[in-house]
Amino acid sequence: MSDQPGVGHNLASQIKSFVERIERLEEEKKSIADDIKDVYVEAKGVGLDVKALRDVIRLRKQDAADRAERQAILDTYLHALGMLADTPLGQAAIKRAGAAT
Amino acid sequence: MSDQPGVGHNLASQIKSFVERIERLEEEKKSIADDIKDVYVEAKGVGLDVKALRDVIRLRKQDAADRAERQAILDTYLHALGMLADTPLGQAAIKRAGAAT
Amino acid sequence: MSDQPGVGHNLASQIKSFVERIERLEEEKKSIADDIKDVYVEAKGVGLDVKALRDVIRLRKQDAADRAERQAILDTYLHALGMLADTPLGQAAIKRAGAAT
Amino acid sequence: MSDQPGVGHNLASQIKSFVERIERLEEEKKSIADDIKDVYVEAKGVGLDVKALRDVIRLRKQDAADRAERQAILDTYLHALGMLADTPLGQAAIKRAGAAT
DNA sequence: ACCCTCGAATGTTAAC
DNA sequence: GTTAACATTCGAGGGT
Repeated sequence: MSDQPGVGHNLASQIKSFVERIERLEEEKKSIADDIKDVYVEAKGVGLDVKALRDVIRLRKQDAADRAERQAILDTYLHALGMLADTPLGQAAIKRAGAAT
Repeated sequence: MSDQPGVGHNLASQIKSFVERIERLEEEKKSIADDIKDVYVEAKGVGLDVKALRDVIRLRKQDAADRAERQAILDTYLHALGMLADTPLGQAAIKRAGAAT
Repeated sequence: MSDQPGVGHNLASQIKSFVERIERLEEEKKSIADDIKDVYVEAKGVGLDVKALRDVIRLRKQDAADRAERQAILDTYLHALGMLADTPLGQAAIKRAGAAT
Repeated sequence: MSDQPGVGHNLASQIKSFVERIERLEEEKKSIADDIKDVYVEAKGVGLDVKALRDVIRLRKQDAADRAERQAILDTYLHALGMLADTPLGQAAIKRAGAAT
């Protein structure tokens, strides 16, 4: 009597479907994470310094992130300089900011 | 010529003041966070299960009403997946789910 | 003079190769993580409670043994705090706690 | 019968004590977090750009972290160069690394 | 008024 | 076993 069809059915199958899709994707994700681990192990096997390798990966990731970050901050500052647009000093600051890009 | 007083000066000192206040407060916050960590370490040192301790803290944070509400939804979903049939709470949830839909 | 072939070359190309493999895999992983997010968004779109859905996924991840073990400890702690007296599970936990200590 | 003294008592009072200490500290932490929020609100009130202010705070935090990070990576690389210590090219690389510090 | 993006914070997992 | 990085999850603030 606990699995009666009817109103509840659609909800149940909907939930089941979502849960299955998510669990499937998480399996794939885990599988790839394991692959990454294997690559590090292999690198270690040929004598590479794993920590240094991780540093390289991290640096390259950060470089991209930093680039985006710097641009975002610059945009924010340019916008914040709008506060000053009606003062002489502000005009100079805006010029400088524009040049610095 | 970039540090002359005037309009810019007030703005700069204002910003500086806010930054200092915030950084001071964040130091205090971090200090307390460290204290909390220390307490968990100490608890572990006397043989307590840290993960369970965290669970307790988390549970107490949810007030009773929220907890009941959230549990009801969770039970409904678990029932949809047929995962709930063998617990007393589950039986109740199954009833609720049937009625609520 | 820094790019002459020889000992250094093999090392460099080896490192490069590993870095590329890892970065490729990390891209795939991120892509799947994004897919998972999308599924949650879609679930929300049809009116499901995302937080509850996450709870379900988390529960199913713990295998039965772990779950029972962890629940037993949690119950013991809650009992110690007098928070468990009014649930059936709580009653059982109280018994266990008395016996286990 | 659920709060009998004896073996269980020490455990219960121990847990209770830890929970209370943690909850007390978390209250303090939350209080400070609220203070920080208030400062941002106040800054906004005098016309400052809150996003830019957050950027400043974040940048200053990162600068400190980056400094430490760079040093750590440099150390790793110097160590990794040990791999090369027995080749002529390696010797040159070690020299360069030492000079670059 | 609601969504949604962003940042903060926690929990988990891997490396040493 | 401990420490630190990493990913994930939660909440708050802003925009539409």
